[in-house]
Amino acid sequence: MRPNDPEHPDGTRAAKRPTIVDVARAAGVSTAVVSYALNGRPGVSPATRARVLRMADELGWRPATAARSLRSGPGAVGIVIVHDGGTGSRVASTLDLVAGAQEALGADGPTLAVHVAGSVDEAARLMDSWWTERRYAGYVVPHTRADDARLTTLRRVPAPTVVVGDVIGPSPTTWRHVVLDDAAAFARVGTFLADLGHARVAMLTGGDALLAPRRRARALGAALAERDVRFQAVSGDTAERAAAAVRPLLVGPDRPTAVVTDDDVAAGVVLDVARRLGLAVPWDLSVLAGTDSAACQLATPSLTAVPYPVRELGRAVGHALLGALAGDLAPGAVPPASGTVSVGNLVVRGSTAPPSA
Amino acid sequence: MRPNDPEHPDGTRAAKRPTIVDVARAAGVSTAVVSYALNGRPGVSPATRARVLRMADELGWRPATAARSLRSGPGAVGIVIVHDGGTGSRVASTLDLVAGAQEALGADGPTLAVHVAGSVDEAARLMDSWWTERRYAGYVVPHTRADDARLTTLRRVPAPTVVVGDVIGPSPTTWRHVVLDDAAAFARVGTFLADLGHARVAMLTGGDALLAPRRRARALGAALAERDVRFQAVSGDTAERAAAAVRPLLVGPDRPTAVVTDDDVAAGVVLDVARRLGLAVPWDLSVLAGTDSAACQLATPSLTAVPYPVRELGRAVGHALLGALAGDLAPGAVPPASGTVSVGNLVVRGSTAPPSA
DNA sequence: TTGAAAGCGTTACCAC
DNA sequence: GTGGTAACGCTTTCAA
Repeated sequence: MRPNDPEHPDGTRAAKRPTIVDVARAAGVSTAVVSYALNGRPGVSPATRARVLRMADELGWRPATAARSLRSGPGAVGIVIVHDGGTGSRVASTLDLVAGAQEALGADGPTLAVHVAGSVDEAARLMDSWWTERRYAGYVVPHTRADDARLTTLRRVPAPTVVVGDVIGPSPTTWRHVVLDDAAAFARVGTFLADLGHARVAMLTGGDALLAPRRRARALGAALAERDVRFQAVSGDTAERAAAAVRPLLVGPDRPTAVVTDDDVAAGVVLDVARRLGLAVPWDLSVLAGTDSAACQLATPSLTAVPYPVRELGRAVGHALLGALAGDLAPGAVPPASGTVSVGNLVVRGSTAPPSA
Repeated sequence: MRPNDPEHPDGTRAAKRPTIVDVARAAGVSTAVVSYALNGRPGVSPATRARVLRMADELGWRPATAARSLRSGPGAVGIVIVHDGGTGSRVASTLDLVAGAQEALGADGPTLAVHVAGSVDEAARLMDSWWTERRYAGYVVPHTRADDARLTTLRRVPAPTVVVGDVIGPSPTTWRHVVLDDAAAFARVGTFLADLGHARVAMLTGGDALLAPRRRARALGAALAERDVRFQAVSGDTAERAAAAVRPLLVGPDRPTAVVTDDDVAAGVVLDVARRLGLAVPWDLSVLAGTDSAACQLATPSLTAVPYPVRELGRAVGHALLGALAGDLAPGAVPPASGTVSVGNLVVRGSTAPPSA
């Protein structure tokens, strides 16, 4: 169908959408004046401005995205979610992140468009194409990984970017960073478990690629080491593999008395494995979820968890995005400032207790 | 930043992106020939076509979305997710739907852009604006509701649309429909529970607005009525309200011996309420989730559930979308054909059993 | 088979 | 303050 095809599919005539030319004619001025008036730029008399705005409104004029993009560059920002069937509510939480970012961006800020890719590489490829096609003004990259193809691409193309999470390697000045300060929170988890009297603690993470779980494990391990608590980390990127990784740990006399997981689904897996092994949570085994969610409240027993302020994280992303798009950094200046979102205190529920003697 | 600003933010010079003019010059032909060659249109000699393609590739040319949209209309399709904090993994599953649709659309089909809105009304407003702004070539509308503002909007603007779920009222010929045939599956749930010997069954749905749960409840109720099983439906759109709705049902001697829910989170709520009331699942109470998910497998006990083929649903959406965009319906022809995705057999797990005598 | 040129809707520069 | 007009990159019609 042609862009302005007045031929409505069912044969009726759809009104041709008005352009600034129509508005200009209606207001009896030139298109330049209309453009200035509509964009709130100075150089138009108040009376003319009012008349133009009224006519535009009356005619139902809205700017054509394509035409505006052609002149001024794209207004939307892209975010490509990697949907590779990993464990956890990572994918779902990304939408909360987007909601938060959109909130910070406001109604007339840029809009965030989410796309779904099957792998990091596909995501990187799409982002590359779309940048070359001038489809998006910038990108948001959530859930960074080790050796992340998306970041490799974004080091090559100068797209304004907000990276959510840790980055290995250099960051171009077009990037802004937002990180969740969960290292502090996970250190507190270590103290919490040590205080309860646990002497052997394990952590289950969802695959080796993601960087956030690594940092969490590091922080937890360090805090536990300080208290002379034995610590080990295992990983499994699907529910099945996570179960297979945890099970061997929990048999034998020297087993950990507490398991910390990266996300809610992994915690569910641990609960399941424990139940099958006849270990009573929390008495025989404490379980702690690294990412709180509704599922954590509903688990049996309900799961002690580290809060996950996605919405706030999203708002921080929105603000960082505004900075990235403005490119408000002097050439050759210091690396982009980082936004840090802090995590609150552990939500203690029924899945943690002192180890049984 | 201007669209083709050669000034890279860090001061280096970014290569100006090539246009068809550059390709034309490199290949020694006119832009018209380049356009024809690049779009696989007839009227170009094989030799010229090959040369053009090679040059385009060599220069790293990609079509500018905005310029193409300006002439030929937008290529992308929008889908606005309503993220109002309701129960269930509805939001998350929408991304699976999108992944499935994208799969059916193929790599060079239109891409699906997901946006997040806080309410149905906001979604409708956005879709209206974006249609007028020629931002999207069409829309996908998932999770239809009673009195759905999005559909009201789409009856007014002639946007090619794929509606996923039931529709109350007339459908313009620009619409295509995809429905999940879960009525049949829920009828089978009724038979299943009746066969187990349940005489009183309840269903918990997540709020009254969504149409899918209504149809499910209707199908379940009808199947149970045939077997003289008493049936009642209650609803609650958040975890708290769902719990408040279910609790009163489960006290008293005449309580249902089985509860069917619309989604996994609601089923978790029922498990939780049952536990607090000292009802042992499945012996004192059977619980059945209407939408299967990883959470259903991990619940304690694991939840018997109705499969949810969201990926296939997505593929059907993709195909329907192609039809909608092509507008392949004769003017004034029969209403758009519906695509139906059928649901497999109940996955029986540990949360259902015959009622205790 | 190819080339020239007219749009598409908006913005921004330069005159007046 | 305001009006003309040249871009922006691509598609498509019309001639050659």
